[in-house]
Amino acid sequence: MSNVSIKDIARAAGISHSTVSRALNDSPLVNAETKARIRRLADTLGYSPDAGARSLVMGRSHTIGVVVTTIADPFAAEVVEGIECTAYAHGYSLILAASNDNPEREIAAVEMLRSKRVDSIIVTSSRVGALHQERLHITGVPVILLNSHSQRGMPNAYSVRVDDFHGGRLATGHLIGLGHRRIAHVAGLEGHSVSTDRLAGYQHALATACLDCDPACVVPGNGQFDGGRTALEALLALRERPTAVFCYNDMTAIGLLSAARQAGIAVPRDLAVVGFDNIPFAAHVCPALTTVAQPMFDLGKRAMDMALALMGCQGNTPCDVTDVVLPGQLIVRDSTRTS
Amino acid sequence: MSNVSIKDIARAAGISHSTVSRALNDSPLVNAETKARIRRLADTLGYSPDAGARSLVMGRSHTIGVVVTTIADPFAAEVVEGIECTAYAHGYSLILAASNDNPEREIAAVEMLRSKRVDSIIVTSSRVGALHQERLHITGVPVILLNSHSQRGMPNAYSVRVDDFHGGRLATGHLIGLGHRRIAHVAGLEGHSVSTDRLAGYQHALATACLDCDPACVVPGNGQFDGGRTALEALLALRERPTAVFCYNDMTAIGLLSAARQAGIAVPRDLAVVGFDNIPFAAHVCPALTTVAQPMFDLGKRAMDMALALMGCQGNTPCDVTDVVLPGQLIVRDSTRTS
DNA sequence: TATAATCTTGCACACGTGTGCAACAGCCAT
DNA sequence: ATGGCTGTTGCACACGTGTGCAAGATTATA
Repeated sequence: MSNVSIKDIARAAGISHSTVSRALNDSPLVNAETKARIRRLADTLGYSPDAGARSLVMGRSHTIGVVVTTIADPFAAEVVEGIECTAYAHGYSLILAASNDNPEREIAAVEMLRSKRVDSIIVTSSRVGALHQERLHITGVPVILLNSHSQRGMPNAYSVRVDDFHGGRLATGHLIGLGHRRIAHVAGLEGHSVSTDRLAGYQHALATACLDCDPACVVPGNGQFDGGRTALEALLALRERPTAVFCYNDMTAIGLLSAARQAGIAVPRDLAVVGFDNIPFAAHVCPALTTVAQPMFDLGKRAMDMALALMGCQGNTPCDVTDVVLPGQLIVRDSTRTS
Repeated sequence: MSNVSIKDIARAAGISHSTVSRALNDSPLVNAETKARIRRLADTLGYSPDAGARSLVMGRSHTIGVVVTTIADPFAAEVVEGIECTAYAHGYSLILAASNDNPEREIAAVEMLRSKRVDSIIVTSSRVGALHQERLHITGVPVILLNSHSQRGMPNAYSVRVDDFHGGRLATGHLIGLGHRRIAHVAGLEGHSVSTDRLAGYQHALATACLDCDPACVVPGNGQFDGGRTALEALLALRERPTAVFCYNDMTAIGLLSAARQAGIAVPRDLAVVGFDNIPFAAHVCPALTTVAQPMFDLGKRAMDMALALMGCQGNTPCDVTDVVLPGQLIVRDSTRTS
């Protein structure tokens, strides 16, 4: 019924548990044949080492914590896959927590992860990132922010992100290059650096092209389908309609596309649409969505790589690279291409 | 730098660690004021209980393991969200592992979870489910299969799933009702009960309607976009073209839709298409996809509920319900609707 | 042969937490 | 004054694992 421990093995073999422990860890201190004998015994008894006990004495759990707003978001899912993949390759496992963009729950999640003694924490799209880093810095657990940079320059602030400002400029610049002069923006959730940076990139591109930034052209969104849907209504209600729109992300853009089709708005003829993320579905909606691609898998991989580096030299040299910024890439498809 | 333990608190308060332990667990055995004093002290010292140590002595980790083929699949993501949500509500956290549909990795993942002493394991879309249940049954860890039923009737076989056979009949029956007489099927990955059941439902529906099941009309797929894309090519190569196709899942169907658009095939006029799952994107492709909806979130929730029930009465009465089967629901959209 | 070097093993402790049992203080009733 | 009861605390152990140190066994060297 219960689990078999090294003491059980020791009893069965008539030796001390120390020797069993060393044998299973392939220590050179134990005789070759007894080592083989113990291993066979462990195998037949169905022994499984207790990771908790090991973590207790070794001080490392070989586990990292991942906090995500919701896993039911293709972007987050792809990022987590990148994390999981490289974590597995290095013998680490992954404990997942969702915050639902609720700061309170996010803090509870991080506290839970700390209690589980994870060796490192990766937080995606956080609104309270700086707070985590401040609180956890003392315990020695590295916290890596993914796609959210801490406002003030913290001492131990690690982050991996895409250059959202540049991405926003790319998307908007593309529309300007196509001749559009009245370009709208559907914003993301408030309070996230991702949202404000993309918005800033949008505004910067407009200003550079000597186009005025009509505040009415920036309508709120929530990063989901329905946000894009209601955003379209808001845009159609404007007395001077925009001819193009840059959406916070692909989900928003796809929701907006659906609404446009139902409203009889032709894309891209009546309205050109650009998204952000390049989630796998972006290429499969119609018209296929022009977007700024984020290297989602790579983002996760880089974050995990940084975690590994930080755990390797824990406390010693606090890693030479503390802030990885990857570029986004414009991918032009039919939602802006007048064939 | 390091973490503060109850012994540190005890030393600072000048009492024994036992009292601290009891105070923090709100035991009625300790004096009210000392309890308050200790709690304040723990708070200022930034105490965080060691979940591993607690798990060691208590025998429960308040953690459940989730094995998934890949998290970058909208279906799996939605299921995991359902699991996470109800797990969080009951104070459980969730450790995630991906198998990439590799049986070897899946077994390694389950072994890892066992080592982490999770209180229960949920495995989705497994090919080796029965094997897990056999191996883990002895250790007392309940293994719940999600969308894959064990072939032979195991004693402790727990599963939550959608009635795939019925779903396959629903989808195919819908097409038959529309007048189609030559209906193809794009299969899923081999070796999964999900795939074979949906195929069986398809065949049953054809047989019931006295239509012949031409084996050539069943083409292989992989549950991904590219599988649907290549499947369309295979269908177009048939000397007698089908007028409708039932796809293993929505991803396959969406890939097929994209390919059809590029090949100049009009859907649904030239080819009616039905998917399976009703992932959020199914409503946003064009034409909007007719599909058999799975209650993905609820599937995850039910599995977690079952896990909770099994852990509540561990070993005693092995839960009255061991196999939950939910119905799928046909959702008709434009990919089969000749407007 | 005596001594040193090497190989192998066990004892005892540590990690952080929970809990049965005993001990002690304070109080009340007899 | 004695006995019993209640409330509060500490001692000591347990959980499963790893490891420094010492001790024993074996072999090599002088």
